[in-house]
Amino acid sequence: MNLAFRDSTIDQAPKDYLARLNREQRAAVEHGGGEVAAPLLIIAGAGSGKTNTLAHRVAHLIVKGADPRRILLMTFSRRAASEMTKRVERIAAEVMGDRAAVLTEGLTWAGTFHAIGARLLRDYALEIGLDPAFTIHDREDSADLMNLVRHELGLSKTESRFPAKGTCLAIYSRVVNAQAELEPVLAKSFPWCVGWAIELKTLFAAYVEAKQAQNVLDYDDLLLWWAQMCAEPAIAEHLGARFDHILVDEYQDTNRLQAAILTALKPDGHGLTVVGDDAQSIYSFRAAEVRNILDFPKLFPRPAEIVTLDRNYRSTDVLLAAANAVIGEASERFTKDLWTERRSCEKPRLVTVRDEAEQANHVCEEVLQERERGTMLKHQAVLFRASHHSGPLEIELTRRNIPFVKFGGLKFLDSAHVKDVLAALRFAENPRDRVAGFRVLQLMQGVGPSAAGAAIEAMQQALDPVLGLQFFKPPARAHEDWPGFVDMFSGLRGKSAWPADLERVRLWYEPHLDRNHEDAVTRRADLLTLEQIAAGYPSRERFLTDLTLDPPDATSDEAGPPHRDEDYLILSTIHSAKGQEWTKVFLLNAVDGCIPSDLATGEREEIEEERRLLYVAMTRAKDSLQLITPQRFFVHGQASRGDRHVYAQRTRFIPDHILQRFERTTWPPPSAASQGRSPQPEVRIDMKAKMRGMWR
DNA sequence: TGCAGTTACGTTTTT
DNA sequence: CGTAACTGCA
Repeated sequence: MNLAFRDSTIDQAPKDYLARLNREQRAAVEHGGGEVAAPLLIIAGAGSGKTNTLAHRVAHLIVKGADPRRILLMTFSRRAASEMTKRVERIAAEVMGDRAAVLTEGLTWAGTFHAIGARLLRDYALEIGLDPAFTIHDREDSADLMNLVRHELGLSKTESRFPAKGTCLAIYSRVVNAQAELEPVLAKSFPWCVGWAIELKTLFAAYVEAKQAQNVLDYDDLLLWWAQMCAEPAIAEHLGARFDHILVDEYQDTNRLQAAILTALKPDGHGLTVVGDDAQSIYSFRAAEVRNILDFPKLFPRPAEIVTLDRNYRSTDVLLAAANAVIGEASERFTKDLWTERRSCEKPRLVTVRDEAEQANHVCEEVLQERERGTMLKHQAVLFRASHHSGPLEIELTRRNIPFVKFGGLKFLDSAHVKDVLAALRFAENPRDRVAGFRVLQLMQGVGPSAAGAAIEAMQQALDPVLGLQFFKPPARAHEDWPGFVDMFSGLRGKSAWPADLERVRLWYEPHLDRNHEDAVTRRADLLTLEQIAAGYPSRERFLTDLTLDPPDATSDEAGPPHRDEDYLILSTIHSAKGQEWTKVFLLNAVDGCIPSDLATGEREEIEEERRLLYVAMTRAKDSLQLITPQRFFVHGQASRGDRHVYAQRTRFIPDHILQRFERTTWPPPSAASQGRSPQPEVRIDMKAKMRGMWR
């Protein structure tokens, strides 16, 4: 929520919902006057009321008579989608009263590109030769299938080590999403794999065949099939005609496939609105294409209209000055500086601490102090470049009993026991899904890869998978567990009862859980949580699809999603912090080697993206910002050289000549630090080189 | 074949 | 440290 919104609602009559917008926001909202109009590009800087503007535009369209069922709203995450629809509902309700509720309920086509793609593909499955019962593989499932294929091709026993499954998948994914050739992708993004081009090609071909044989789609397929489906003019036309208005958020982070889909749906751009900010483009690693947004205006016969929102309602002027200075160092810039009317004299702080442990201590102290001053934990966030950077802090928070929720790390659904249960459901939904089958079958004692493979084979040969399973002769050691599984499976294949199916799986699974895991008790609790989540979905299919595409994206120190009324500190990767804001923000490890990540050193473009990442992090803060620079890092465990310390320097994105935008402090204050501790060594070591050296 | 224990080695960010 | 490949034993 921004200030313009709050300030002006006080005295305005509800009907004046446009009056609380500034001139540019209003122009964006009223573009086309509610009609299907020429394409519109909104360049919306950080904190410029982007979500609010987009929500107003959607509400405005509805108020002016657009059919909400014919509005397609694509956002970057599920969270963004539900936030958006909530706001649309509220705005429409202000204007139209009760009548609005009926209308906004029709706004069902709101979600991520991937989720919308999945729905449309099921709709058109028969036309494009796809079995509508397809299941969707998440990243890990995809990697597992890649691994299976990799073994079958004998690529696991090569003399020098073949790229790991995850790497193979990343390469494949990039080729698909960037719509590029393999060789240049390898050279540019995976230089250590260039020697494997031929093998990778055969691997990918086999991977695609395996997916088709098993009736599964991976994330990339949802876009790829959608785009391919649109290449057929008849379908593209039919599909495009389903929607009068298409609005896309975070357009700077879309890739070439997504752009191709949009132009196929709306070749002349009419009814199309895209919103984004090239200064916040941070997803090129997954083939996002800044050019999408830069080239958008001239994409259509009638060029898009451009509206720029550069007034920031979020941050104070001093914070913005620092952020502008950081992005001002960029070698290429397209957007103007942001401006604000919020005055403050609290500059962002650059805090030097001794090491990561002190960093964790410092953050805890500051967070608690801020809490005393009345800022809830929820309104404070700790951001970091890589998920593992928050490790020491998480330990310290736990030790001090400070509740927190982490975004962007390991997810609830990634835990083995949850995946086991989901695999059972998926296997029932789609018995051709080998990854799911492999996983479930091997949970039983005495069933390993070969028995699991044979069972799946038997199920496929039979007329009905259940029959195949019943007649399959399991290995002797599995005799005890087998009947229970057959029973459960055939139950699931019968008439699906939701969410009773999940309970059935859990009851079957619990003995295996107890046998395989020490901490079965806490894991059982997770499964009950899962059952509660499941109750919110209308069917097994929707549950599986939605959960795979929009997983609940937070983990906390306690199992399961936290209760809404609790107060907790936010921990988040910078990537996952996109679009969010907090009163006070801390950034961990503002040092070279972390930002920029020493892995992103090579290309200039990569460095530029890291700079934008710092910019995104800084512009999340409303009132107060601290960038923390530990001087010393503990590098553990590399067998070659053992544990040792490595010294770090302030991030290169804050060079000396913009230092005056920051206030520099050390913690603990020098007086306390000097008692009993030896003075800092004078040496300065190139941490980047050290980190690279770890791998040599 | 399945499983437990051992060794070698490794590229961040996510729909 | 975590994961993947490999060894030796039931």
